[in-house]
Amino acid sequence: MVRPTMEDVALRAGVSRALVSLVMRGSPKVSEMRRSAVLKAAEELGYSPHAMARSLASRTSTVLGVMVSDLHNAFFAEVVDGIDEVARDQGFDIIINTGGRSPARERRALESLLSFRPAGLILLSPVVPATAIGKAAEQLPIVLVARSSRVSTVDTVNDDGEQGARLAIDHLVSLGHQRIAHLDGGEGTQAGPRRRGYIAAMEAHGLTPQVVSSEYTDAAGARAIRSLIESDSLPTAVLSCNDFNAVGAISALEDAGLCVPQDVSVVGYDNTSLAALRHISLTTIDQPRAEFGRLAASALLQRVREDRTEPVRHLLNPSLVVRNTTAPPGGLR
Amino acid sequence: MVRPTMEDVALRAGVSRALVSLVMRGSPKVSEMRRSAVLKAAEELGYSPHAMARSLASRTSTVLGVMVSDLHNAFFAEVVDGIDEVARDQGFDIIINTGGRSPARERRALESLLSFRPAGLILLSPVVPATAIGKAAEQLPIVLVARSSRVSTVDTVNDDGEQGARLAIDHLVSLGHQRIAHLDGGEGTQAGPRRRGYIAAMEAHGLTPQVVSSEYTDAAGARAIRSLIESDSLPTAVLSCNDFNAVGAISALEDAGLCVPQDVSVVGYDNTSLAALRHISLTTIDQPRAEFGRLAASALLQRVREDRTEPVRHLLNPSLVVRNTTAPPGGLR
DNA sequence: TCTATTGGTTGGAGCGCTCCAATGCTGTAG
DNA sequence: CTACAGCATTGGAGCGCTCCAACCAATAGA
Repeated sequence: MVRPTMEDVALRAGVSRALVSLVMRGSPKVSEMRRSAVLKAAEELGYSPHAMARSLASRTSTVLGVMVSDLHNAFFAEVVDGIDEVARDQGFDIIINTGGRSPARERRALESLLSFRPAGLILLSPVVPATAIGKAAEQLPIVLVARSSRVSTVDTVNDDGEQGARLAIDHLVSLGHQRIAHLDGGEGTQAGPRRRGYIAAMEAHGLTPQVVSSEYTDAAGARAIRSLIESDSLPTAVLSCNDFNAVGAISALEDAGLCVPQDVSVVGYDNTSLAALRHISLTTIDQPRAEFGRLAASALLQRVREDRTEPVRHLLNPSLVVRNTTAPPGGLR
Repeated sequence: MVRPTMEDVALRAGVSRALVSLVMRGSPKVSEMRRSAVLKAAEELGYSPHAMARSLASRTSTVLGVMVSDLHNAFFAEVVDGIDEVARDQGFDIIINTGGRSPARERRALESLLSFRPAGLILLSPVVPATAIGKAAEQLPIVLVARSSRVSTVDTVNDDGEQGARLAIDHLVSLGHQRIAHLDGGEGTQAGPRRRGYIAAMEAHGLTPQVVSSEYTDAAGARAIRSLIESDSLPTAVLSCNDFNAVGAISALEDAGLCVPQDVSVVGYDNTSLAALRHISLTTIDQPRAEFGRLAASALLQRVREDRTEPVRHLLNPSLVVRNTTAPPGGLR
C-alpha cells in the first residue's frame, strides 16, 4: 500500500533524485545510458510520478477541471469526449465533477475542483450564479459551454439555437408544410433562442407561428399533442424543443391513430443517441457536441499556455439531420 | 491569479501558520478569539486550503477516484449519484475520469486517477485486464461495480444477472410462453450470468433454451431478429441482453409486419431511461443503480477508515418492471 | 513556595517533487 | 599544459501544507 518515490528509483538506478526527475519529464539532456537505467528501475519498482507533489513543486498544473451539470444527460458525454481529445493531445489530464443539477451541489463541486488547483476549468451548462463564476475566474481561466457570460475573463462556447430552429422550419417548408407548431421548452436552457428562431423563420416564410407551451420531457411532448388534437388545431408538422419531447409527441400521435410522417411530420432537437435508434429514426437538429468540447479545451489551453486575455465567444452552427419522421404533408410524395 | 497561502492568513491574523492549520481543520484546541480572527482573515483574503499540499503533507487523502467506463451510458450516472451521496456525507470528494470504452484510454484514466493518490478507487464496469486492476489494488483499496474479481483486496458490487434472467423467464412463462429465445450479449460484461440464468430458468420450466448470438446494441438486436425470421425459427417471446438490443429487436419485428406484444413479446434488461419512454414502454429488468453506488462507496470507506481487509462481495437483487412489450402469446388475452 | 498539569500556541522537519546554481567531466583550442 | 567550452549530473532550497515536540502561561495540587 505504499508507493515508491523518486528517491527510491534514484537509489536503485544509482543516480540522483534530480536526474530521475529529468528522465520523468523527458528532458533531452540526459545520457541514453542513465535514461534507460532510470526507466528500468522505475519499471521494476512500479513507480509513477506523484501528480500533486509535481504540481506543488512546479507551481503549474497539467490538469483541466470539468464540471458537468448533469451526468445523466448524454449530451455532455460527447462534449467531454471532445475536451478529452484535445486535452490528452496536449498532455493534459482532465478530472470531472458533477453538479447534480442543483446550485448547492454545483457550488461544492466547483470548490472541490478548485482545491486541486487545475490549470483551468470548463463548466458545462452550469447553474451556479454568475457571481460565483466571476469569482472563480479571478483565480484561473474558465470556459463556459452552453451558457453565456459577459465576464471578460471567461470564454464561451454555444450553439446558435435560432439558426437551428430556422433550419428545421426551412426543411419543413421546403417539403410543403404551412401549418407548423412549435412545442416550446419553457424555462429550459436554450429554449429561448429556439423559440425565437422558430417565430422568425415562420414569419420570414409568411406563415403564422403557433407556439404550444411544453417542456423538455417525453410526457410533456405527448401532452402538448393531445391538447392540440382536442382543440382541433393539429398542424401538419411539429418542431419539438428537444428529442425527448419529440418522441413523446410521436407516441401521442400514434396513440391517436395518426401516422408519422404521413399525417404529421415531427422534428426534434439535439440529435441524441435516441434519435438515431432505428425504432425512432427522428429527423432532428444536430449540435456539434464533440466540437464544443474541442473548442472549449482549445480556448482554455490558449489562456493557459499562450496567455491570451481577450475573451473568445464561439457560436457554432447546428445542422439538420433528416431521418424518417418528416415527409410532405398529406402523405403525398 | 495567485491564491493566498496559509502564511498570508497567519500574517494577517497575527498568529502562526500552525494555528491557521488547526483552525482550518476545525481543531477544538483553539481559543474562540483566535479562531474568529483567523476565519476573518481567511475570508478577507479569499483563502481556501490547497488540497494537494494538504494531502501531500498529511499523507492521507479525502478524495475518492471514480472511473466510468462509458460516460454515454446513463446507467453509470445513477451509480455515481449513489457514490456521491455517501462520499459527501462522510466528507470525501470524488473525482471522475472516463475510460471511453477502450482499454488503452481506460488504462490512461486509471494512471491519471492514481497520480492524484486518492484514498481509494471505484471502477464502474472497467474493461482493463484483471492484472492491471490487481496491480493498482496493491497501492490502494479498489471497489469494482458491474464486474467481478477474485482478487481478495478488491471488493465488488454486482447485480445477480442470473436471477434477473430468471425473473424475466418466469414472467413470460406465466403469461403462457413456451418458445422463448435469448438474444445473447456475447463478450459483454454481465452477459454470462444473464445467459446462464436464462438457460437455467428455461430448463427449470422444462423448456428448450434457444440462445441467439447478438450484442449490446440496437443494430445487433435487429439483426438477430431478422436471422430468426429468415431461419423460420421465430419464438413467441424474446429476452434481450439489454434495453438497446430489445429496442432494435422491436423495430425489426415491426419492420417485418409483426406486432409487439401481440405477435412477439420482448423483455429488455437494465431499465434505462429509454425503456420508460412511452413510445417504447419496454418490459425490462431493473437494477438498483443508486444502491450500487452507495454500497460501493461504503465498502471503500470501510477499507479506508476502518482498515477492513477481507473482501466484500455484494450481489444485489434485480426486479422486474412490467410495461407494454409483453403479453400472452398469440394475442390472446 | 515549588512542582505538575492543562490548554493554547509555536517553530521546525518533512511530504514528493521541480528548479536552479553549482559541480565534475570530457574534449578541443590556445 | 592550461583554459574554456559544453554537456551531464547533482545537492539544496522551497512549493503549501501537516504533524510533532517543545514551549508558555495560568491554574491546581503538594
